[in-house]
Amino acid sequence: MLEQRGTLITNDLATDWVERFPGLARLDAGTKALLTDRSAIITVPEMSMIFGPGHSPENMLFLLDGTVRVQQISDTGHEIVLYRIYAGQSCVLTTACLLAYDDYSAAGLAETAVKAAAVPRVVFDDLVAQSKPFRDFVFAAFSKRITDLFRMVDEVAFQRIDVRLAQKLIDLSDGGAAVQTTHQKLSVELGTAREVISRHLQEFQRRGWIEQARGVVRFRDQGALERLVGLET
Amino acid sequence: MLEQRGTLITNDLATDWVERFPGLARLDAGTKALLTDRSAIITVPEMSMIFGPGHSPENMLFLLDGTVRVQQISDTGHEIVLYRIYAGQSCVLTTACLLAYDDYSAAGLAETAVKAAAVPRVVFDDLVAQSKPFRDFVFAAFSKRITDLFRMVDEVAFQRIDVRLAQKLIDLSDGGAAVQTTHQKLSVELGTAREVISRHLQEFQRRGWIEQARGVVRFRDQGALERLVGLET
DNA sequence: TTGTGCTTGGTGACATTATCACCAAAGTTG
DNA sequence: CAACTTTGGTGATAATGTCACCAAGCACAA
Repeated sequence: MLEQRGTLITNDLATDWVERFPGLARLDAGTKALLTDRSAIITVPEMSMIFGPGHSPENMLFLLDGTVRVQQISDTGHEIVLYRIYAGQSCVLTTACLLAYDDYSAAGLAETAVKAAAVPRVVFDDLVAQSKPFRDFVFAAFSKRITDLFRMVDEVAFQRIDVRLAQKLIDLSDGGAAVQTTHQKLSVELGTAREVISRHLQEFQRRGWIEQARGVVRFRDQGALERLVGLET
Repeated sequence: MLEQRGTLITNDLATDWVERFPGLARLDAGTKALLTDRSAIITVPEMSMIFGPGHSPENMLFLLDGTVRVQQISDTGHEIVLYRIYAGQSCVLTTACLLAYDDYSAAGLAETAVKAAAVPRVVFDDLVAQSKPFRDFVFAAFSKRITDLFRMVDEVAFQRIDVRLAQKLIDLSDGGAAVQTTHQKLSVELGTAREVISRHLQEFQRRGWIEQARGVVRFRDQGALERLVGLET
């Protein structure tokens, strides 16, 4: 599936991509060889759907570059971002999950152009059987995902929207002083309504914490946002 | 940890418990022997904490009898039930997760008296390496848990409380005509406030769908509750 | 028995968030 | 330029959460 939409690359990346994964560095040489020999480097264009309803992937992906946004579209039309997968992480679990219960309506979207190593499921299974470090990598990924989802349930259920919004702005800024996004996109991030985002951003602006322009939120007092988040955690 | 609080049992259960797990029936004889030889049957009294903050378990549990409620206590004092583990399922993932990130505040509570097979982590790792059916069992458990958590995020974020309440009442009734619980407990199930539960149950009662007594909700028109749930899904 | 304290549930006032129905300004495309 | 889309603003109302407090039912000890 994916391969048909991606483009095959044949450079040295094909042999050394394993080294880029902190979690895979401890693999023994044979296992690394198996991974590199039996995987293909693919690229996926920005905005395309990597997995989703009616679109089960054949391979487990290890992200080399770019980010994948995993998000849910409920039957009522509501959307919410569940999490992101960054370079150095793998889609394995999401892939596996949606494969097992494919009536399900979460989707993985390439948020940027994505470069990834595609590992067939059979190879994945062999690796889990053979290599303890690989097992550790996989279980650590599962564990982190599940605890993160626990946290997410808690936040959605109990955290105030203004706190979650401030947190999200800080996260999305990635250390920078501005976030390029729309109110609509922010509402999907938090699973709320655009109007709610607009009103809270207005309040942040009124307090001098941010500045707004069309499609941009610029920090003017990041400390204040951090304090708002900090107070509640 | 657990062993000290549980009581060791030495009957035939120790040799044949694996057969009770639909997911484990396909294991080959050797693997089954490894499981039964290296595990101990334990019992845990009702209401006790099986795992939780400051209480990492040493073993992976396979539930033979009873149910475990996994629930979260947020720092603001809010509580929400994440899921339950029933006989025939394992705590493996939750155990593994909270082991990896043990600063975390979810807890597993024995909702009834619990009988379980305790499998040491080393044995668990061996089994994953050796047996493909065992791997399938573990990954299927992870997958189901993650897709369930996806669903839970969606429901908490977007579903109306009355629908979720009706659904929860039906779930908890387990086919019966009544649910023995308090408004307070129902509010923890859904992660909302007791007052909200009280008001919605009053409305259900006013419509003749249920009857209330102290600590009991009795169905008078289960079909109506099911229709309420059905309309939104 | 009574008194005391705890659990369970009820209620009103108010705050927060969601929903709906619009509108207006800024960009985009023909 | 005109038509259209995207982005954001606003008011009214509904749903849910929070807080403060009360009352009835129950447990249990003096």
